[in-house]
Amino acid sequence: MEQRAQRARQAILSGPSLDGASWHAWPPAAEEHASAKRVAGDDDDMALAKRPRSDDGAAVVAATVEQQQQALAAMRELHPPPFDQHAPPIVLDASLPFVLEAPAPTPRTRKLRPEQEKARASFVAQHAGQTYEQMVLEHAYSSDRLYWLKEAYQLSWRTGRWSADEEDRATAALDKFCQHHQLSQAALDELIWHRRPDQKQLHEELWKHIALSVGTRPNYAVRMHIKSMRKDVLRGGHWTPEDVAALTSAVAELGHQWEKIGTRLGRSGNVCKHFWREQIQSRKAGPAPQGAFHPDEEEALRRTVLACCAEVGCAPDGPNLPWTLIHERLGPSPRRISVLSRKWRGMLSAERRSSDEQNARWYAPRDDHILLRRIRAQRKASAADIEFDKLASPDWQWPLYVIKKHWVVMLRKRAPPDPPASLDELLDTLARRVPSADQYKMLASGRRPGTTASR
DNA sequence: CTGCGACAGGCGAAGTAACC
DNA sequence: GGTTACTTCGCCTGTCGCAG
Repeated sequence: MEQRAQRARQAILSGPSLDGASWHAWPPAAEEHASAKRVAGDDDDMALAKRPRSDDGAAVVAATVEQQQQALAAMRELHPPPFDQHAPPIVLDASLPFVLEAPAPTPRTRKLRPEQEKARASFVAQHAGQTYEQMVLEHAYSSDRLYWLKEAYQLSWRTGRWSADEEDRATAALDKFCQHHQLSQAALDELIWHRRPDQKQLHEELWKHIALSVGTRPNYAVRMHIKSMRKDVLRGGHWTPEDVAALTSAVAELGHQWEKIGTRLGRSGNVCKHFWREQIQSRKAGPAPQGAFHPDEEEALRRTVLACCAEVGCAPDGPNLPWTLIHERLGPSPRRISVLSRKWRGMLSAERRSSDEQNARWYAPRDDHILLRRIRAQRKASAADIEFDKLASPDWQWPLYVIKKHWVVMLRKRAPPDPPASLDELLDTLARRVPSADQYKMLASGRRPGTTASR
């Protein structure tokens, strides 16, 4: 059971792009679905026995099964069976639905009030025995509830930027939903932004349908993304003085109702809020210094970050630093919060590199070869598949942009005009063309000769 | 003079927490 | 369930200093 759960989580994390052929067979035939359910149930008698069960549990289960069958029938109508009936089984559904093991206690990162703790425990208990799909994909739980489930059942899903594949599936699902319900784009916007009371069910069905079609993100994340996608179509880009004036007057009139302000300005609420905070509010105290950080400024930043972190009890090299507080404490004309945050990460990174016997600067002969070896170790079919964010490690920690930049430079300088078809051949060619250390002159600054970067 | 590395700035997407 | 606040990160561009 645990292996199946692991496989399922892996499938969620790696996403359908790793197994595109089988993915497109979604949804499964009802028989497979039902049989998977039965198997999951058989496997998990022990887990089921541990679960709290109400007196009329059997009736509830029967009603739930009936509801699920109805939902499945509706879903099958929306997603007709795949054209190729001989397609390989779906990775996700070969493992799902599964009944999760009893939750392992994990350290909580935040304290809840007693009534919140009670609500959390009850919410988590209600979901015992449910499938990953039911917990993550079908319901639009808001972030706090989703966090409770994630913590209690060790759930995981894809985060970060949406891949083109995910975007395509979301768009296709939206189109399909509109076709199925004969909705125009305007009607769809109406449903998304200003649904009528009688559209509640349709509204839920919409997000469920898209989340199941995307498959790799929680219903809630899907909802947020689709909304931002459709809203940002309105307008983005450069802020003119007129835009800034309009924003200022809108904030004066509406306060921090960013959704309304965004609607008025034709931009997303998030963008208006961010621009306001970064560009206008943070500069009330005066013009921010431009250009490189002065050593005194770096020292002041270091002192302030350490003091504020000690005050609120967080690690200065950890996540979620109190930047608003740091920004406030830094004095009359600080730089913008995003600049300070990025500068601090850069300082930490440079510090780690210099203390770990790693070059403070990229040393082409050695670091180029290390980069090539690490890319090769990923065993990708093409350069487009390289996962640059997974190349760094504690003993070779370069910022992502540095790694990407050196890859691009290497390609430009060393790749043949007609690059070979396979990534392996390209890597071979590059490795032959990157000179050895002896052929290079030592870089003038920042390098420590004789370090042992075997990686 | 040119190429390159480093890094700040601009803009925006996304995740998490908290609140209503 | 919906919104806001806060934080982090990605991508692109421009600028500056240094070495060849």
